[in-house]
Amino acid sequence: MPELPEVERVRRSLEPHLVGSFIEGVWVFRQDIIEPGPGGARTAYDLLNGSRVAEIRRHGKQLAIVAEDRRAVCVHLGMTGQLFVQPGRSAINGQEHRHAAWGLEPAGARLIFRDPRRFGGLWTFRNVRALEERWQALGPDALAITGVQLHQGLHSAARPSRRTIKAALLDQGLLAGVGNIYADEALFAAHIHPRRPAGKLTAAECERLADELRAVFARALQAGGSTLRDFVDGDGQPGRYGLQHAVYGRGGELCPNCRATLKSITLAQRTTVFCVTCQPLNKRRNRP
DNA sequence: AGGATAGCCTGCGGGC
DNA sequence: TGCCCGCAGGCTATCC
Repeated sequence: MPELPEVERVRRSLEPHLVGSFIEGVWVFRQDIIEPGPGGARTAYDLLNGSRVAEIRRHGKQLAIVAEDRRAVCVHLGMTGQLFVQPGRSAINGQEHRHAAWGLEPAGARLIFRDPRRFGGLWTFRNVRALEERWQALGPDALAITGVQLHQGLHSAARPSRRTIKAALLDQGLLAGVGNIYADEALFAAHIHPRRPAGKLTAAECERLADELRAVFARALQAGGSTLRDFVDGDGQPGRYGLQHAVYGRGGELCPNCRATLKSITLAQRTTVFCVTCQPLNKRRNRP
């Protein structure tokens, strides 16, 4: 399930294939995966046909292919989305949940968007400024989040936020890029109980949490991201970080720190795994 | 209005 | 062996 490190991995692996390439030919096998931005439509033109790719951007979990003439397509991988390059000018069909494809020239290759569960999709923008406005609704990108930014985000409301820190971390409007896997991993590494009220985290705790978010993202990127089932990068390669998860998916197993049994609960409609000993609800006890 | 909840969608694995 | 059910979760819409 692509979160920030996986999406960044896709961005980096696609860059050499896409930047400078011309898009000649667009295939769409499911119209309903495309959502037109303001003034846009679902045409091949909106999907960058006839343009030259200038850059691939990312904010949080969202990718965008930006053309030299400022047209842009935002790609959302959702849960099971894949965006990858298939070499050769092969025939394209909509089998195996391949919903859209682009022809890349002069290399002669196909960029393919595949998404079995269709939680993902494509957003088209005739001017990249409309995309930037959309991205302004998201919080700061989590890859470079600072403790001060995190503290400000959690305390920006008039009253201190009562929701849990786990729910807050998953809120893309507050912080862009964190999903269920890395929320649990960072909270564990920062020794913060997932049920702590977000508005009551101290500046020092926010600093620690921001440090661990950046650290866990850096380690995941190094390993090529987490692949649980579907994730592949732009070259079709899976990631290896899943093997290093300390708590995610390990409910009932032993805590790698203290050997206590990891607890699995449901929080903000998400399975949440943590260590009751290393992540005390009362922050004054058992501080590392 | 902030926060919780339902629904979208497919594949897979456990249980019988 | 095969079927059914539960579960995985990013995001939007809707409700309270």
